[in-house]
Amino acid sequence: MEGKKILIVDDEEDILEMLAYNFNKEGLRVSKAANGAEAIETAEKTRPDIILLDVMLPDMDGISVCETLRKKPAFKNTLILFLSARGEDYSQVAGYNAGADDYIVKPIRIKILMHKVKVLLDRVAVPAAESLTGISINPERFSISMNGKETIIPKKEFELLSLLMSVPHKVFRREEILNDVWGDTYIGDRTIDVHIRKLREKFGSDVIQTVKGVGYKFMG
Amino acid sequence: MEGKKILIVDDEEDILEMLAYNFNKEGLRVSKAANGAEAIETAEKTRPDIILLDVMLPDMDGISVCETLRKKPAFKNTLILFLSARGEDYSQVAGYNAGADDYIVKPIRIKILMHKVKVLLDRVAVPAAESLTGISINPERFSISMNGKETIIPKKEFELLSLLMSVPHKVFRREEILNDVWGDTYIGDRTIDVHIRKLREKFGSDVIQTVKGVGYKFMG
DNA sequence: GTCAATATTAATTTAATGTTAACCACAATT
DNA sequence: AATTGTGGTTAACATTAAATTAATATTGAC
Repeated sequence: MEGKKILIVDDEEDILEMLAYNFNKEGLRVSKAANGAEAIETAEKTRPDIILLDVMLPDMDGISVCETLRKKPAFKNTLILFLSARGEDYSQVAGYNAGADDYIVKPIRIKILMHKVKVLLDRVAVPAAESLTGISINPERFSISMNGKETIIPKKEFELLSLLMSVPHKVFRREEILNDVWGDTYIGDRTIDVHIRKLREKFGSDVIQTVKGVGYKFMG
Repeated sequence: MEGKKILIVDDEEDILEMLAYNFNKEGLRVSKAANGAEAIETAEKTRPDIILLDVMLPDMDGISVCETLRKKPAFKNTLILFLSARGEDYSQVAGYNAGADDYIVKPIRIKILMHKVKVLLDRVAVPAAESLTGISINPERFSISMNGKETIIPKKEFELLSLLMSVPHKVFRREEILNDVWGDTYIGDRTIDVHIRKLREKFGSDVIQTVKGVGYKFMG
C-alpha cells in the first residue's frame, strides 16, 4: 500500500495527528482536514485513494461529505471509511447508504484500523498508468489529452468518459452509468448512446466498446 | 449481487436460518454449514463467492477453517467475513491475519451485515483462478481469457459459461441450466446446444463435455 | 440397427444500439 | 433586447448483433 494517498478527516487535533503519524509511518501519503468543507476541498486537490471520515464534524456531518463526494465521478471509486463514536444502528446504516466502504466505531483500535485500510487498499484495482489508447484525462480542466493534443469537452461527455476510464476494461452497465452520471434526473435510453457517439466521434470509435445487453467499456 | 453464491457457517440453528432466509430473499444462492468440517466440504462443492464464518464452531474454530481454505488456490480470492461474539482485539487481529476480509461482532445487525456483504461483493473484481484449460473468466469485463488472450463474448454465452465454470467438472443438467441462465423465459431445447456450440467454436471443443441424457460439464 | 438425444447449419426473429436531425434552454455576443 | 452558439435531450428511424428456432444430420446407448 506504499505510496497510496490517504485523507484523514477529524476535528479532534489529537486523533488527527495520531492517525496521520501512523499512516505516514506505513508509507502512505497523508493529507488532513478538520471539517467538512476542508475535506471536500482537499479531496478535490489531492485525489486520495482512501478517506477516513469522522461522522461528527463541526460544520457538516460526515454523511453529507460522503454523499457530496460520491456524486462526483472522480470519487466514484474512492474508498471511504467512516469513524464514529456513535454506536447506533441508524448511523451505520446511513453511512453505508451514503456510499461508505466500511465503518469503524470509536475508540479506534489502531491495529485493526490499519488492517482494514490495508485490506481495502489491496483490493482496489490499480488505476492503470498511461493507456494504450494514448488518451488521458485532466480533471481540473475538464479536458482530455490524446497523444499530447488537448481537447476541452462538454461536461456530460467528460463525466461519462471519466466514469468509463475510472476502471478501464470494466463493463459499466447502463443502469450504473445512469446513476453515476445523471443521478436522480431521468433521461431517455438513447441519451447515453448519443453521448457515446460524440465521444467516439472525437476520440475514435475503438476507444469505447459496446457490450450488447450490458453496457460500455473503455478500452484502456 | 444477484446470483452470487454465499456460504453461511454457524452452529446456532436460529441464526443460520435467519441469515439464510435474508440472503436468499436478496437473490443470493445460499448454502449452509453448521461446523468447520462441513464448511470446508460445502465450500469445495459450491465454490461460494463469499463465506460468512462464525469464529466459534463445535469442531474447529473459524480461524482454522479460514486458514485451511486460504491455502487452497481456489479460495485465494473468496471473500471471508467473520462473525463473532468476542469483542477482544486479539481475536479480530487473528481473524485478519488468517485472511479475513471483514469482521462483524455479534449481535448481528442484519441490515449492516447485508450492506457489508453487498459492498464487498460489488467491489471484488474477481481476478479469476487460472484453470487447467488455460481459460479464466473476468466478470467485470464480460470477457474470457484464454492463455492470456482476452475475448469479449455475448451475454448469454457468458452467463452459460460462467455457470459451467462455477463448479468445474460438475455435470449441469439441462434443466438446471435453463433455470440458472434463462430463469422464467421459456426456450426450446436446441437453444442450449447452439450456445454450447458457439462456446466450443471460440474456446475449443474440449473445454465443454457432453454427458448424453444429462447435460454438460466444464473440464476445469 | 434403432431411436432418442445432441450437433450443426442456416434462416429468422427480437432486442438493443446507432444515427440523424430537431428542439429547447441557456450562455455568450453584438 | 435580439441574435447566435453550445450543450443536452428526445424522437423517429435504420442498423446490427444476439438470441432463438427450425430443419436436417449425426451420434451413441441400448
